[in-house]
Amino acid sequence: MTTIKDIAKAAGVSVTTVSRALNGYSDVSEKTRKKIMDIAKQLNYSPNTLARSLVMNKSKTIGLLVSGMTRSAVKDNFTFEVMTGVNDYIAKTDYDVILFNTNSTKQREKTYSQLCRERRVDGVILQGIKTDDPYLTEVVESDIPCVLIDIPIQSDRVGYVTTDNVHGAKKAVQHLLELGHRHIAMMNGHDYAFVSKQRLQGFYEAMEEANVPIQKEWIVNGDFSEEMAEARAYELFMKHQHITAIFCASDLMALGVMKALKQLGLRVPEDVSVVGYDDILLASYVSPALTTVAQNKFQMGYEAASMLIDMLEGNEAKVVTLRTQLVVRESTAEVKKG
Amino acid sequence: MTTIKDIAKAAGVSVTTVSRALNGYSDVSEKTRKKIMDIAKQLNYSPNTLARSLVMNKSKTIGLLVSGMTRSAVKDNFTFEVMTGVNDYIAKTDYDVILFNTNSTKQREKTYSQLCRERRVDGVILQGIKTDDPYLTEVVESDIPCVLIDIPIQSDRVGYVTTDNVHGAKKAVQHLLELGHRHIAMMNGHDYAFVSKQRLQGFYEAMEEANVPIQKEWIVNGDFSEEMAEARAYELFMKHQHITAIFCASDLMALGVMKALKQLGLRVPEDVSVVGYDDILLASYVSPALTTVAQNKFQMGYEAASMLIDMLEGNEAKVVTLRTQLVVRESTAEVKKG
DNA sequence: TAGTTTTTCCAAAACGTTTCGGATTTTGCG
DNA sequence: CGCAAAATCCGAAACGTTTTGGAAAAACTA
Repeated sequence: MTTIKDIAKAAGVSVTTVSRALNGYSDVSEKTRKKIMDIAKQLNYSPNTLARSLVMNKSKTIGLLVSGMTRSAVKDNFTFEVMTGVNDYIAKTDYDVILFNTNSTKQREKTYSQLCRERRVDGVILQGIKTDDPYLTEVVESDIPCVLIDIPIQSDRVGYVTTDNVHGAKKAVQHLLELGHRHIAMMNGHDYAFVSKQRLQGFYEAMEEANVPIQKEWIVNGDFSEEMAEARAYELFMKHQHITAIFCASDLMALGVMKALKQLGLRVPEDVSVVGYDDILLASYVSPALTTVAQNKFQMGYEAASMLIDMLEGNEAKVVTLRTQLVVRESTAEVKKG
Repeated sequence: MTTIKDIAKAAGVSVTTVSRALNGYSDVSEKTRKKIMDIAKQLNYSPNTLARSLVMNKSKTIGLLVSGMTRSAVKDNFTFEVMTGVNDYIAKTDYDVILFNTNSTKQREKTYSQLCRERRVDGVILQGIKTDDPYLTEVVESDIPCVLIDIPIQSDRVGYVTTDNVHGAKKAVQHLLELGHRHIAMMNGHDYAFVSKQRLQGFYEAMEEANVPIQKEWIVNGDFSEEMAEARAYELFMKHQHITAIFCASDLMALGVMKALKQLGLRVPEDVSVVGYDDILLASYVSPALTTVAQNKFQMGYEAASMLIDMLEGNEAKVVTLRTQLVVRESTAEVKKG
């Protein structure tokens, strides 16, 4: 592999000059620059980023730390779309992204900052991490620039991008209320997700503003899992036959809920209205098509990457909140009379 | 950031000894090893992989070069599942994966080997690349270990993993033949994909073995795109009303075909049987559910990663061919009598 | 005890870059 | 022409590791 030294020798100049020529410094004459460039091309030279990173103390690499890359999470395009957004922005810069994964054995062995420091990443994007994850406290303490997705933590080194979860959930529930529903349940995620808390708040706000009493036992956790949601929904609708509508904190759970309803012989939307959250790919393909709160996952990734690069260039950490949109499809209908 | 030198100073030994202690060499006494380990932990040391990679001439990094990370390709879980498989295997090793993307502006600027050499990746996995991609010739010429997905090129430095495309396609067509279909069309991908050629061959073999004449004008290319397939199918079924079944080289195209059929007032499977290829997530969710040839995309990625790491450890490049499986759902039925 | 082996340690070179400080050459100007 | 200024170049140090080839110390052996 040809190095800067080879070029220097071939061109009869010093390595300093080669380096400065290649990097476009002004203190090298056009003639020698041309010669160096030619030789570099001819020798098929490519710079060694390792060496460069070592001396410059920046790797031009960002870490992408996601949790949703498991075999079982394939139904959930969320992670992939976010990744695509990140990748899309990064592709336009001179950074590369290196993929870390939580929930691997590696995580147990290495701490967050170890991971990052070993690879000398310049910054990190974190997605899908739970609020009780040991990594999270490290993020705040660490001095590595970082942007979080859907986790509202901020400092001068960490920013985040999220969506207006409270408002999104509120719109969903208001939609059900407008359809005449008064017996509304909620399938939430789990206690270790900020979005769960926020969506629950949206649920409360909508109900309270409409003066509809809230039944606490109608609010259950499905752990953001299709299977868990199905089981919980089965119990729920078995016990409480008054419920005419349910708001789910994720589309995946909504699918589980619909399965449970089918098993119980309840029709969607005739007997029970279902609304989801996320607008995953499947939402528009299942039957009946799922009414849901759409969030632009691609853009979340894109904005996160954009913010991180901004931060690496000296700007300060920000907060970006994207709008959600209620997409009404076929899984919600007016409440039955009587 | 604490370095090996800091530890050496604190422990009153040389950097050599620290290095050898940390890396488990035998020529350092247990007493000093213990002392060094303690100090390392206390100083919160993590090794600088950049420096290590530089001197060891290996980065413990593999490149993952995929093409399907675009905003529009989100429907196609193929890429994501392959990536998940790769990630899953790599997570068990001490390698990390760095994400490159083709079809970016970067590709036009940098050649394949430039990309790889700059980041000094130890090996590469390539997915979704066309046969006329300039990168491909480079792969063969380059001396970087590499495993290709669905591209049958092999040398001592490059292996590949694929599925039995000929046989898979054959099974799909035989399924149609067994249902009594004789007027069978095919929606192929494009001429720059090996799988297209192989699936076409499977189509031919099945038809010829059954002594069913092949209508060349019933074989069209949909470019692996839903929209393109829809347009082509519209023309096709408009012109040739004899066709009772169509085999599609991808599920995404099958979706497009089904849209076209709907537009034309043709029912699936009553009027026309449709079979796809891939078994993407949507296949089982669309209505009617798609009969298709399933390939284990996760495993493809997993095997690819496994082979690459094997190669990096001195073993030679291999060829892995995974089995496919015909999944009969609702989009195929017996041909209408009369 | 003296010699030999084994154990434990270390100095220095190397990896491929960037950059600091200064040296050399060329140019401009009166 | 002579001198100052500008343009062009370079040596050497630095980044944080690993590794080579021995040296020093400790342990064993006869």
